[in-house]
Amino acid sequence: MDGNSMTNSYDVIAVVGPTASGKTALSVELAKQLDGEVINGDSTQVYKGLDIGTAKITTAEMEGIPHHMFDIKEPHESFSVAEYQAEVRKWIEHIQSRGKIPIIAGGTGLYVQSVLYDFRFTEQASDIEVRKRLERELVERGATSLYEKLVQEDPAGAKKIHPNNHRRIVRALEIIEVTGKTKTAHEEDVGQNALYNHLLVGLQMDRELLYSRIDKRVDIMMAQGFLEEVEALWQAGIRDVQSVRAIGYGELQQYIEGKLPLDEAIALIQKNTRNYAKRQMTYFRNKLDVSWFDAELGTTKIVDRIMENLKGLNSSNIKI
RNA sequence: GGUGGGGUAGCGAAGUGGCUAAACGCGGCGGACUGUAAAUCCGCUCCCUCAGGGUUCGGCGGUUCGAAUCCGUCCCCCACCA
Repeated sequence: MDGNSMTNSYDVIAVVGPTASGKTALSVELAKQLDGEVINGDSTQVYKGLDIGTAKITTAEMEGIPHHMFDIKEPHESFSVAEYQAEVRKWIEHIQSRGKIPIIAGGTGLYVQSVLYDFRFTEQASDIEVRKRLERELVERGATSLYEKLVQEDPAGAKKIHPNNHRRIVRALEIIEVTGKTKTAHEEDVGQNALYNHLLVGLQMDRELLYSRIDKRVDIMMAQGFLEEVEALWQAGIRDVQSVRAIGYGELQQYIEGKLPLDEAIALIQKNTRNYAKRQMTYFRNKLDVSWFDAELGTTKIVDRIMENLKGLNSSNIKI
């Protein structure tokens, strides 16, 4: 993992930030300046057919820069961090072998983190059938019973999971059942070390401004045909699956099913997106070592600053 | 002008003498997070704070040991009548 050129000393650059903060534009501009290629860092943009609602970059906006990890899944398929990590690591190698710099851009903190750090997922650590059975048990026997089982088998792990967090309980039990080891054991000694010499660029923005941008962007999505997009998926039978659990799709499906007036559905999408942006910020702030830049500066200025820093400094000392 | 209904924390809305700083919902804020992560979950939200303390329920004045809750008066809103 040595620095690969004299103009920069990073092997990988990542751009994170809450939705609607301008990651897409920045990543393209950075790619142009650094001779890079963009890798999607967003869990929902891997899906074909979910374009408007996920604010996916358009071909025109790519400006000829190669983009990877977009549209790699059908809307009915499931997807996971593990798969993401494995694919992206391959792309990073490819891109680097061509002498280019990989730029991961996206808002899914865990995904980006899992690539940049030594998160270890193993093939055998997941079994959909087992998970389904556990989920059934959860409904039949109640969460408390499953939680108690977890307390028995992995006390340390159980302590970190709230009894109300059913999804986590199920997953923890799934790991034990499938691998014979606890989640705690699996995570020992991994996750803290950076795998690449990377620069994590974060876009930051005044909360109120961010919220108003989110609200506006949802309106724009509607004008661009978001409803038609959701309708098409709904017609195709894409309901109640992972892809369509992205914000906006469920709300609009409810409208389509006559359960929610359109204006209320839109307001809900805006609110859910605002809440999501807040959760993203929490993750970036507390889980990732981000060099923050003021999004209000605009793409050009931010790129200039990053370039300056890349020329001047030789490692991760970038400050705002 | 008259009659009736109403004014409760950012909003909506309970509460109708002590157990009430005040249910609940929404909104907001903070946090957790290793194979569903745009998911899932937790906490806080009158003010100052560690314990604890200080001000509240349109305004003012009463009754009472004690009032958001009772009385008087004033202000504002809504409905209907004139």
